[in-house]
Amino acid sequence: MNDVNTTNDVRVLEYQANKLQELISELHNCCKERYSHEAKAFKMPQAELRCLMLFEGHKYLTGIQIAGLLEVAKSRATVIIENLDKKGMVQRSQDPNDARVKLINLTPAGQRKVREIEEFMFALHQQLLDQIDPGQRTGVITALETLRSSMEAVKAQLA
Amino acid sequence: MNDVNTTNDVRVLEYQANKLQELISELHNCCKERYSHEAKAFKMPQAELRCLMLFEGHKYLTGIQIAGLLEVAKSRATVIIENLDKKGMVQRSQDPNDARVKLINLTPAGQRKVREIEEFMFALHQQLLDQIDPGQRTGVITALETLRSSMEAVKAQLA
DNA sequence: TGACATCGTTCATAATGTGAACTATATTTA
DNA sequence: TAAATATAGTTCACATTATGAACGATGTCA
Repeated sequence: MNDVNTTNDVRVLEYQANKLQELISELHNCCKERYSHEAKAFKMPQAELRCLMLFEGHKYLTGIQIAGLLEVAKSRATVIIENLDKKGMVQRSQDPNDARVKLINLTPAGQRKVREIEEFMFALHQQLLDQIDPGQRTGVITALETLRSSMEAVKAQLA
Repeated sequence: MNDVNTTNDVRVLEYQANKLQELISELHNCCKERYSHEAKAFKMPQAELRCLMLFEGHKYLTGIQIAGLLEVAKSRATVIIENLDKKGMVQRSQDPNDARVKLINLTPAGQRKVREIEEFMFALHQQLLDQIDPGQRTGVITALETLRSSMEAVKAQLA
């Protein structure tokens, strides 16, 4: 009896681990498609869109902050900022307190673009919510929070 | 009273849409990190790993099938297959029934690599499952399935 | 048989990203 | 205070991921 249960438990764990793998992979693919769709809609590279969105709640950011938030090398951040500058979306200026630092901020055109992207993203997620049965919405969000913490715990274990 | 409820409903929807956006974005980042970690662990580009895994359940695949399964252009598939060939992981041969087609299959080295990757991925998802409270596992999987269908429904609407 | 479609390849191009080397500043320490 | 060290940003070489057009070799169908 105990043996049978143990065997069953192992099978359930196996099934659930495989199911998780499959579902997470599919969600990841869906997101990839979504981001590429967004980039086409705004006719801008994904990296530049992500960079613009960092300014929500920040008047100024430095290059190193942007690199940290985007989780890329600072050399990559330099290029992204340069391209946004060329497009007139951001401005660079010297930090009066530290001559090494450049302060980056949105231009009015950049601010408009951020609002457009926000609206686009919000509409998309409203649509997603619409597709979820109202009674299940809280459950889905709670489950995602559980999954997120668990994934971060695994990441911490590996590091 | 009705006005108050309507206003509340809108606020809840707004909150939930934003929460979904945040959670999905975080999960996506977690996955990206995971895939890049995997690629480093196996000292192979992600695209090649993904390609190898397509052979689970297939003895032979054609270039066009691989492009379709990886969701990339066929020119991209050619390059990935070429690199796997150079590494001795796959072989190319002529399809006896159609001279245009090349049949691609795993070499023994490729088969060994696939098993290694499978074990690695399975262990990782077992670890993830370990982090989820046993009572919540079914709920998390069900919620992910709901989310997946909803995301696919939105995608279908957009197309 | 000719028109058209398909499979794989090659090439030009673009986006995303890293790491090392370098310049110009700050900061810390001997 | 002078020297060692650290930090911010830039530049460059390189790798990976990806697309689309053009092309040759074949296959299919009217």
